[in-house]
Amino acid sequence: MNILEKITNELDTLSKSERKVAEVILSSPNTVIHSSIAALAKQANISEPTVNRFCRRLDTKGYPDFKLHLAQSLANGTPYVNRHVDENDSAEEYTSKIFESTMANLELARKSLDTSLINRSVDVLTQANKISFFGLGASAIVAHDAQNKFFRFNVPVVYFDDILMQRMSAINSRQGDVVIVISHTGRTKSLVEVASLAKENDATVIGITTTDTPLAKECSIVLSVDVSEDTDLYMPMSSRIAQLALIDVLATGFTLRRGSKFRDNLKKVKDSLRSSRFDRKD
Amino acid sequence: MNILEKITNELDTLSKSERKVAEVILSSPNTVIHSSIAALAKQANISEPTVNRFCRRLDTKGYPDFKLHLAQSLANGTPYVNRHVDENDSAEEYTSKIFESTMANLELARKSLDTSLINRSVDVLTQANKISFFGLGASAIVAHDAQNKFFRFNVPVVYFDDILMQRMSAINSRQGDVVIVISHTGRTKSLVEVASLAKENDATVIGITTTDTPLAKECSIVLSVDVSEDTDLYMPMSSRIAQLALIDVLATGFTLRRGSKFRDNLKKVKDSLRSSRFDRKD
DNA sequence: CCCAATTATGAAATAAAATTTCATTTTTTC
DNA sequence: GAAAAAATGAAATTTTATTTCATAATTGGG
Repeated sequence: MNILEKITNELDTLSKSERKVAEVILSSPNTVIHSSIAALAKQANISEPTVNRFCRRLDTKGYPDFKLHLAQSLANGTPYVNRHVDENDSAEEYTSKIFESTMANLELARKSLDTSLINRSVDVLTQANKISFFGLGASAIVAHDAQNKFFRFNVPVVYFDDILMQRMSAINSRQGDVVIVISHTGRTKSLVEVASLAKENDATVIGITTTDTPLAKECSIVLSVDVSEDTDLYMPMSSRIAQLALIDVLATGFTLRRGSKFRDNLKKVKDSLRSSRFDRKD
Repeated sequence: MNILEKITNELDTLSKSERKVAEVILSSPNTVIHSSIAALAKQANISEPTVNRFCRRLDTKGYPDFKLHLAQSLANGTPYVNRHVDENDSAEEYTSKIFESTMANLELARKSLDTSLINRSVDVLTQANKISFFGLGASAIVAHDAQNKFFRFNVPVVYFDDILMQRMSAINSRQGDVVIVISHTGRTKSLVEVASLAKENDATVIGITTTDTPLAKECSIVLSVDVSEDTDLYMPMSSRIAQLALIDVLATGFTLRRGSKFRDNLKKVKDSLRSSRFDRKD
């Protein structure tokens, strides 16, 4: 997709002159999108037809079309490479990489979401007698965050990051209760069991997990958050951020559904925090 | 910045014919980036010079330059509008808006970060005898997450989301200890006090907060995460996500600094979780 | 409501940019 | 080391964009 990566990949299938073009482009892509084919040819010390052939080799229709692709690749904040953190990266480099891959994964996650299921989930949540959030490990944070958000809505909401409490809570659930189970892998045994228990007790079980996992099978509604988690460093990163964004979406849907009177209540909760803060001078 | 928004904004400063051009572009921007000026003129039933004048009115150099801007605006997944969630938004709409503004804020946050301070923070963290993470409310989640991450590194790490425990822990800190205090507003009284206490006891205090806040003043190192939080709905959203990304950055810096032997240890922690999971079939 | 003055618009001419053609050079292969 | 294949660029051609300028539409003052 990204044309700069593509250039990098195909660098060795290019001829000598074409490689010169590639190098000029890679070294200052931002200049190139404002150059004519003649200017670029001159910069690379080759002829205009060579630039044209170069563009076609990259599956674009010609030079103007190539510039369009290049412009799009550059549009996403910083451009190319990205990918994985490398052993020798500077602070600057790994910071950029982490932020960029997080953003890319949010984009991916958004695409994988089914908004009609979000709608149904919001339906179910607004009708709920009680809402429970369960997660373990990194997903515990997401459950914790969800509790913080939904707590403000003045609905009965609980959160557990402890297997036993989750189990007990699931066993005590009943019709009208909503249980949200969060797990990136969807394979954590105890969570799958908890989901299954809650379902047996007629609670509506919403899973925030990856498609086609054991957990997904136990859920009434599956909100699938597919991200390409970089597990090289053995820590879940992007997945929990995508999950948090999804919690934001559910919470937002919830407030919108409840209408404007309800939102006044949120303001009250917020105002009640004021006295614990230092005033702003501005 | 986004040219589609700009067109929408300037719609009423345009002449009748120019507005026709605008409408064609807004209705199918993806077609336009592959059209010549002649094709677009025909589509809008106006002449080529009008298209050209339209482009210039939008502060572009001409039609090709306009197409470049348009292509860039379209590159970011979905195009235009964005901004704030509206009362009448569909699930589709508010989902997109939340994800988009989260991504935009990550971008903002990355720009506001000072990587040399990240470097210094990583220095300090790798040398630490003990690391403590303190946060309240939404930031408690971030502290919680940080503990999860740093716990794997086999360093003494604690996390408290309780004012009293934070206080006690701060009082008991000493030289060589690192205290990370997380607060988006930087104005939560008790956290500012905790930071101050920790500093008095010779701990290194790293603040993850907004620039120029009472909390920032008490810290040895301030990692400022500036996001334009939409507080309309009275819930912190993007700020905590930017903070989490920053935690990822610190954790990554930490593992990189500790070298490859150290990373084997991470793998062990990860493997130890395996038996609690269902196997993947693939 | 009509007549300048202003502004908007498009036809045609011009200019700029990109592409094609084709002859020449370079590289490869046997 | 010569023939074939591939790469390259000069020049011609084509496509695309821009400018110029004459005409048409619109506006505001009387």
